[in-house]
Amino acid sequence: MIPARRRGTPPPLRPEAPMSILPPVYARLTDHVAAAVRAAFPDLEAMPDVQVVRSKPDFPSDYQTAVAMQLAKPLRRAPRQIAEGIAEALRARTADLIATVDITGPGFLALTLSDAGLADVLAEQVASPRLGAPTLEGTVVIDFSSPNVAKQMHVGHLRSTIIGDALRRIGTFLGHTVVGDNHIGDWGTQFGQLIYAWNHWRDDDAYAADPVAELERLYVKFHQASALDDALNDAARAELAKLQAGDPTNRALWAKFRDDSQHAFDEVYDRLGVRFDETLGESFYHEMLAPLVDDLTARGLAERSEGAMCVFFRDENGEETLPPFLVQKKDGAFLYATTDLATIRYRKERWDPVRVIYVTDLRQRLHFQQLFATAAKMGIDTRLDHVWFGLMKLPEGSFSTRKGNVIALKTLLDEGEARARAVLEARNAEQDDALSAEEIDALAPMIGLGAIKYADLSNHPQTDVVFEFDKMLALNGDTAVYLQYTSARTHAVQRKAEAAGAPTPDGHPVHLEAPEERDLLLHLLDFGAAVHGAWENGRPSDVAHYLYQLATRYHRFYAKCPILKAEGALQASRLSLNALTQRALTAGLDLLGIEAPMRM
RNA sequence: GCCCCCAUAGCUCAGCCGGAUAGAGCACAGGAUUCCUAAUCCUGGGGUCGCAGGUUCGAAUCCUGCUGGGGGCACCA
Repeated sequence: MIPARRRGTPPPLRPEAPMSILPPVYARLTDHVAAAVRAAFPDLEAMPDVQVVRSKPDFPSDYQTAVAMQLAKPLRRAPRQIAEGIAEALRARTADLIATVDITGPGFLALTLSDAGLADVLAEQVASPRLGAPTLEGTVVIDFSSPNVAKQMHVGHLRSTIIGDALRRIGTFLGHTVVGDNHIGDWGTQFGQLIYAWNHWRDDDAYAADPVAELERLYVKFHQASALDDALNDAARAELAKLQAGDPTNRALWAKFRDDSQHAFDEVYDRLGVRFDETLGESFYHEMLAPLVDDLTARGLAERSEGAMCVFFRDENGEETLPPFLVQKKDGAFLYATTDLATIRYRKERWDPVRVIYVTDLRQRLHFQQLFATAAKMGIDTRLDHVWFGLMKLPEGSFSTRKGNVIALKTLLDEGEARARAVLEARNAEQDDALSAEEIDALAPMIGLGAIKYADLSNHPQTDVVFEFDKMLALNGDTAVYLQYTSARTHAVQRKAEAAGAPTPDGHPVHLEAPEERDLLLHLLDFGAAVHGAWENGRPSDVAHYLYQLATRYHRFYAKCPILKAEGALQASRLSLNALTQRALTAGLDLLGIEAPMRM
């Protein structure tokens, strides 16, 4: 039985996470609380959804749960009285992990970990290769970036590329086999136009100098010319038909345009550190389209309407739940929808993925609702998620080729690096322990690209972004540089500690004196939850926020707690915190595709 | 016309499958370095969480309506 869903509501992106993949501390605490609830109220019919969360900074406890309030109604008793019962049972069975259980406010159970318990969970964290994140299995396909052949990559491509790459890294980190697939636009109408334009107006020298720029010029020129003379459109269609029929000349041109464009894409990807496992463009699927439509028709999933082949979505009353999805035009040509359906089917057959994630802008939301609904009709039960993000705009309005205000991705990256270099050089001039020229060469792209990526990734993806160089490349505040600086600090501490002969920290013992230390440690334990949440929600910004919080806590700890001047157990404990912070920062930044320098 | 998304501090945003006193950054005002990198830290002012109802022990968070902004809706991708 499929649960009723409101008209037009997309499928939920966050299914319930099974208990078993909670990070260690939370798994233990929830287990304890649940067991205490059972012990205190054996007659309880239904177990409530027990959630243990970190207490807010100003509250004295480490963790808290509102379970007593949730039980007030079924038990028909006062929350505080229920909390008493649970607290009693908790105290009786968890002295090793929980030091104190208090009842606060309307009936919250406030839990504070014992020193032994903290030492225990810390040791687990240190021993965990994934820093407490769960292990996930199966193959996941991520479809991202997807630029069009013959067009320059501009800042509008940045978000899909950066978010998709971060998701690819996060999924891989969590244990999935991830297939990053660049579904480039290398087929369709524009090729007939390009071939026509190439044959009539090409400038061979310009092409030799910058193929993509020349193709873009031809593309624009064709559109200007065809607006005045409709015969050009027929001519372009004829070239397209020849191409699709396998005409060797047009086929060779098409391959040339595609390959030369790919080189330009690769330059940008290399600079960004973005990798794909596959680049199966639309052309790869074109021979699968006719059989697909035949199949849809044969199975009664598609029907002819106003000359076109459509998939309709109707509920049991015959009401349309979504607008129709066109899979074939009346002239017989196939559409974006057709290719995407063929792609889903191909991916299912080749990889049998547990999940497929599409990263595109919000304008495609309806398309993906229709696509996923059709896939379901076809019997494809893979989890399909559309991770969508807001549009990139200029303060004065949207980007547009016609307005000539499109900013090439390359230009943005150059600008980022140049600004980072300028800051580095200015700082270096007034620093005692100066960086070498080689170090600056290495740091400028790390910092410049980090700033650009972080500006994008730290925003909730589903909001529009107003593109401003100054904001995007700001080098203070909640930015990548702040995180990178934190990383450099942990390395500096480590270097000096090693030079002074301090033993390598192993998370043993834990010796917490200042509240800043406890706060940092508890936050470190949340790494796995943050990464897993980011993955489930399709939202790398969760990792970015976690890291920012981590860096802030580390700096407070650093300002308050001397490390190298501390002695014995206290120093060992602080060095462990330092080391674990470094691991979490390095791993977390890597998940965002940002490098963590050892010195800056 | 129908559908979807958004509205939180002067600005940019976080928090949103309900949980205590709504948090950051920027900007503004002030302070901290005999001590591990001051790209840091601390303090301060700043809020009818768009408006009005509703559900609930509890609403920025869920529901309904309204206002304003953005996006989409048959042969583009």
